[in-house]
Amino acid sequence: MEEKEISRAVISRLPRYYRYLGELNDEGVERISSQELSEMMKVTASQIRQDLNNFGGFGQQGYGYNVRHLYDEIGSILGLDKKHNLILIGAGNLGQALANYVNFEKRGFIIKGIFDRNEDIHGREIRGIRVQPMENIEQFMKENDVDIAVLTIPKTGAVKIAEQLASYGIRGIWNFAHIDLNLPENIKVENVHLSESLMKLSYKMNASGKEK
Amino acid sequence: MEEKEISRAVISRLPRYYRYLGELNDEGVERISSQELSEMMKVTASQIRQDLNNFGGFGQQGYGYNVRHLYDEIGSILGLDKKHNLILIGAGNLGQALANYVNFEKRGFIIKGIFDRNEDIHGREIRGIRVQPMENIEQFMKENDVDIAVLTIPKTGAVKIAEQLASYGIRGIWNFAHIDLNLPENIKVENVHLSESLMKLSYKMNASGKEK
DNA sequence: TAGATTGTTAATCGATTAACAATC
DNA sequence: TAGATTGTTAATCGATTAACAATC
Repeated sequence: MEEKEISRAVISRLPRYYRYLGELNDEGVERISSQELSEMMKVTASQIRQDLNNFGGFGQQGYGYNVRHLYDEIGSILGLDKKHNLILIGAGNLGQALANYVNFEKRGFIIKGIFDRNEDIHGREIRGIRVQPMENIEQFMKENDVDIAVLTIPKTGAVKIAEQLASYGIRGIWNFAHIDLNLPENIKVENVHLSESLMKLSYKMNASGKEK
Repeated sequence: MEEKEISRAVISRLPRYYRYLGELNDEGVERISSQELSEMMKVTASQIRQDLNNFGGFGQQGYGYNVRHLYDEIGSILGLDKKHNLILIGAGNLGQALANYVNFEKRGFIIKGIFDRNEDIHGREIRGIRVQPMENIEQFMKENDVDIAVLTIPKTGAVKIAEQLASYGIRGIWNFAHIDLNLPENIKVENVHLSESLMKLSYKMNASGKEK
């Protein structure tokens, strides 16, 4: 089933569409035109229609889009109609913050296991999940259907752990370590490089002062 | 001093150059060619040279780039040669995780104040900084030279707080709330929408299974 | 001077916007 | 049927890559 390659730019816009449609749906809005949505989201109506038509004709001429239907369709494109089992590697401050974040669970991302190399916190529970030693990951992955690993460990060691996870059959890595993981391309990686994000903010603040 | 507009794509690549150059510098590497760097970073040499030449000619024909010098130059473009004072709005799990993250401080991003609306944690200290009620923000900003607010509060209320911060004279907002802040454009906003990042990962995993 | 590699122009590629025929 | 708005083609704009003259 040969499919047209979807550009990265389109993909990064999908979650934002999803967010706006979810809010509209919560407000009880039933239909919306690309024009109205474009004003809310501050993008062009043309772009919205082009983006959506990468995946199919979800609208209806003369009517617009049914909010609920479009919301569900985008959800399914994003794979949110399926459950994802996660393991958390690294139970430091950030790892714990993510583990405690309930909204992921609402979207079907369920943390099944937590692992840390620090012995002192082994056995401790975070939202009912016991922190285990790193050595248990392999066995845990054999016994549980784990999709995604959330990497919240320092960059030292991250590459090695990622390679291990790959060899255990992980399908996706949500990488918070400040390093690039070069894995086979069947293993999907999404990076969250917080310090790079902060630098971008700093750039914008710095550059705008100098302009004109 | 009219300057050429730098594209968003270029800006998002700068921190990654900075990271690689920092590592090379730590390893004691003195010079590097765009060709060598391109192999490490898996981008084209042409793109590296184009990107850098937006800001000036940092290299030398026949030699390449001096690692240390280029590192410093990019740092200064990113505004990392200046100190930034931050306040943290929202001392939940994520806020605390960020407050405890020491690397920001190393780069000159220093948390000066922490605010939360939850009375129970007022007075508690995080890395030596006392959590204060939200009502104190205005006064605090008058008495301290605050550049950046880190917004780690639920999306409800985030827009209102952001507008208040704007009126108190904040220059930049690092926004972790799942909502778009529409502020005057002299106030720079950098969004970190974690759930959208996770959805992108989910998309990639979902889409790759279906292809071909 | 010869070799290497930049800085920069030109060519290509891809993404966004505009326009409009199709159709609900 | 008339009006509205999509889906899609064409035009434009911008970003990436290739090529090479400049120069260290």
